[in-house]
Amino acid sequence: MYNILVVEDEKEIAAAIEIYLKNQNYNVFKASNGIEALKVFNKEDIHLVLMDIMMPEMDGIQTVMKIRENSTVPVIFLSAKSEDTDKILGLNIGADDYITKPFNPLELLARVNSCLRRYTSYSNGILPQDDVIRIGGIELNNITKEVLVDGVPVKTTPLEFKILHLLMRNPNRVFSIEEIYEKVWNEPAYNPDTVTVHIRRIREKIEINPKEPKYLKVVWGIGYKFEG
Amino acid sequence: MYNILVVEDEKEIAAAIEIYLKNQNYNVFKASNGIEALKVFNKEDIHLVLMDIMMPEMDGIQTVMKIRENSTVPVIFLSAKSEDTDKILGLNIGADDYITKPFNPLELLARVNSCLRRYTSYSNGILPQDDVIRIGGIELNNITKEVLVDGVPVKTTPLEFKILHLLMRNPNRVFSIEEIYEKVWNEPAYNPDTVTVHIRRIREKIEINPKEPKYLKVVWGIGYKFEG
DNA sequence: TCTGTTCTTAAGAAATTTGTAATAATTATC
DNA sequence: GATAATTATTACAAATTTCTTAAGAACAGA
Repeated sequence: MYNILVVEDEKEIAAAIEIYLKNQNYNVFKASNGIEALKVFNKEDIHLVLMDIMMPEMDGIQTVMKIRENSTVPVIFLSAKSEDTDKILGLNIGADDYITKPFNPLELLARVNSCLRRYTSYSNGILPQDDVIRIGGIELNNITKEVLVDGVPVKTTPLEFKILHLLMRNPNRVFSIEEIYEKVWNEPAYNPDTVTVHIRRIREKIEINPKEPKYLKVVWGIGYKFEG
Repeated sequence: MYNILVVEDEKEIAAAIEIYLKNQNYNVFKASNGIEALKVFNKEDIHLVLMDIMMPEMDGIQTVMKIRENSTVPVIFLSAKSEDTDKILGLNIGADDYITKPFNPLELLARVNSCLRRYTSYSNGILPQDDVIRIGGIELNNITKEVLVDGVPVKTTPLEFKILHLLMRNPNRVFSIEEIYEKVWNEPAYNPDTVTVHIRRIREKIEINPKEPKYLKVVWGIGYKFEG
């Protein structure tokens, strides 16, 4: 059972899409703007996003760029504009397909099916983008969920892996404790200690001398970063 | 450097496409009909196929069906017909995208790039030969459905075999319990216990010491993998 | 239908991970 | 140097995930 997030501000269209998708046994989540979409996306395990381009506040392309910061979920754009430039813009930020309104519901379904098929078949469901990150002596493999320190495998817990992945995907960027909490736990931060403790545990595993970390550094009063 | 096969009977269009693709540093192979296309495809290591639908003799859809018999190479259809039914037909036999003529060359390139981006993990889009897989002391024969452990045949049930096959085809890749369920049973997962129990039974058959598995390892909180 | 095999379900045990809270150490500011 | 704020460390309790076992349901072949 696949979860599809429909981001569309026009209620009627959203409702229509929902009906078609539910008929095909897809789970549907709805959002009427970009901010809402990000919230749902971070909370649920979404397999595909249907995204309207024209929306109030944060538009579809901005929203997809946000999503792309830490996900390679397939995205299909919906738009009333049919100019080629828009299409290209959409595809180059990592959209997987593009449908112009008004659209034939059967075509919509066919494209959704086609898109999901690509991502679930055995051989090609893997996206190369950030599957393997190597910075300094640390290598993180998102497929095998392995972390190598100078070539030596190190066991990490799921949360440790997620935190390390977040930081290594954005080397040198400083994340506040709250930011880490929100991105990794997908819920509002309330106890900074939790993150601190996990950071310490990660350091113990990847740093030669955890007291003087070479990679996972603190930026006083601001947060943590992975230096690379 | 990617190899793209352009199958198009109209010489002018083929030539135009060739120019665009070569500009982007793609290798281009051309074929003007389905039979020719299959010959080139079998000979060269093709990474993507641009296929015209309307062609003399064997049409584009038939050709792709032939290709699909032993390859999952990405295919983008080109067509003068813009009726929705054709689009759907194209997508459902395993095409990855669909462009109607006349098309904007930039859009064509954007779609080619988008399509290739996801296929780079297996360079030629062809499923790795998986008739016989040998990893460590375990040999799995997909034709005779036999499993050898250090040369000694071991009886496995159909489901056990499928699970083992999935994991061994993707050594070191971690599959979540749900993923295993969906891929092996071909239906949405609902009871993780089932998978767990099968994993245990497989371990009993292939591991020297099932309590400390050498091959079929758990990645805590994430899933299982076949280590090799 | 009978029989033997395979598969699913369930429940408790075991193992591992995660959160908490108390205390120590460090850094910045005055 | 004293003080306040921030981060580090530690140990243990709680929560979560996986393992194991066994019973019976479903299935296939004779």
